[in-house]
Amino acid sequence: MRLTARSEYGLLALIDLACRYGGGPVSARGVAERQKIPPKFLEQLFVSMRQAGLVTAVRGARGGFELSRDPMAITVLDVVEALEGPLQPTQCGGGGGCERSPVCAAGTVWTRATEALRDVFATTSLGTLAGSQTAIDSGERGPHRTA
Amino acid sequence: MRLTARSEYGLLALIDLACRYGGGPVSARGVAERQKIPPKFLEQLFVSMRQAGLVTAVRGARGGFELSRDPMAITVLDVVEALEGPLQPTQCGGGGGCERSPVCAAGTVWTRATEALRDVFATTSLGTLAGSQTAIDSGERGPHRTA
DNA sequence: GTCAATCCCTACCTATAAGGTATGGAATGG
DNA sequence: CCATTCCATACCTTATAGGTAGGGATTGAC
Repeated sequence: MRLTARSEYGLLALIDLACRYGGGPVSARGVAERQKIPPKFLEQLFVSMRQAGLVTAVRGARGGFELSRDPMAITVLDVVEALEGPLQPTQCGGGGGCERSPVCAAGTVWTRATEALRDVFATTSLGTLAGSQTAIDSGERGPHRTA
Repeated sequence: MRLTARSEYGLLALIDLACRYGGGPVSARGVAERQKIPPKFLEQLFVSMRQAGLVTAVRGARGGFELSRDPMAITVLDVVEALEGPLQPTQCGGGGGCERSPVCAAGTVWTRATEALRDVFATTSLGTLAGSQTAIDSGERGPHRTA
């Protein structure tokens, strides 16, 4: 399995949206600047996340993106799977099943690993993360301010 | 983070060794045939695992590899880290710390994910897996059966 | 009606790596 | 001495990550 920059950037972007939830569309360009994500790359990520139903796009001037449902109802798992595809740790541990053996002891490890990862991701919502981020930003004496 | 064929093959190989623990060196060629791993590729993996202190090599005819300590004292984490390097999920979640912010909410997710994965890997030993595999091979009554 | 901002789409590029293969050497048992 | 085995190095091929480029289509503001 792999977690790439797509997930990392995508999660940052959606936390950014979550912090602004309810305040109208947020432009991708703004997100890119605040989160220091290459703008054109972020656009691609938003396409995937829109197709996955996580965000809604508003076209035209003053347009942008907003979360398509409550931040508490979007999990990190949603984000990761939207950006990386289904979560599976190795060829063997996946649902495909390796042709090596009907059941192999190694496969059980990979399966349990996936489940553990899935559990962490599925039990963490954007709402919670947005709350943490806001707390961090207001307590830390840094320039990383989220209005 | 990434789990590649190296871990998958390497774990299969060490389970193979664990099943034969105490019976003298086992040739890489034999392991490759039984586990259906490209032989020369497996050799490379054994180099990494020897350097990590997991296996001991016996050179010359009738030589081979054996686990350098009890199978119960070698965990999947040992194997994975020997073959893939330190377990870390993303650039941000690592010890390096991203320059994005002193602390970011996203980073805590990646860190918790790594910990979850590490926990699964660290609590699973080759001895246990060898036992499961033996049970599977001898009648499909292993403790970790998948339907 | 124009214009700038914004999302949308397709194509392309480049460096890295995964996943091997090939060749030859060095040790060792029979 | 010689087949077997590990050891070391170098090389290859393909896929992918991580972008960049260049334009369209929509819309709000003026």
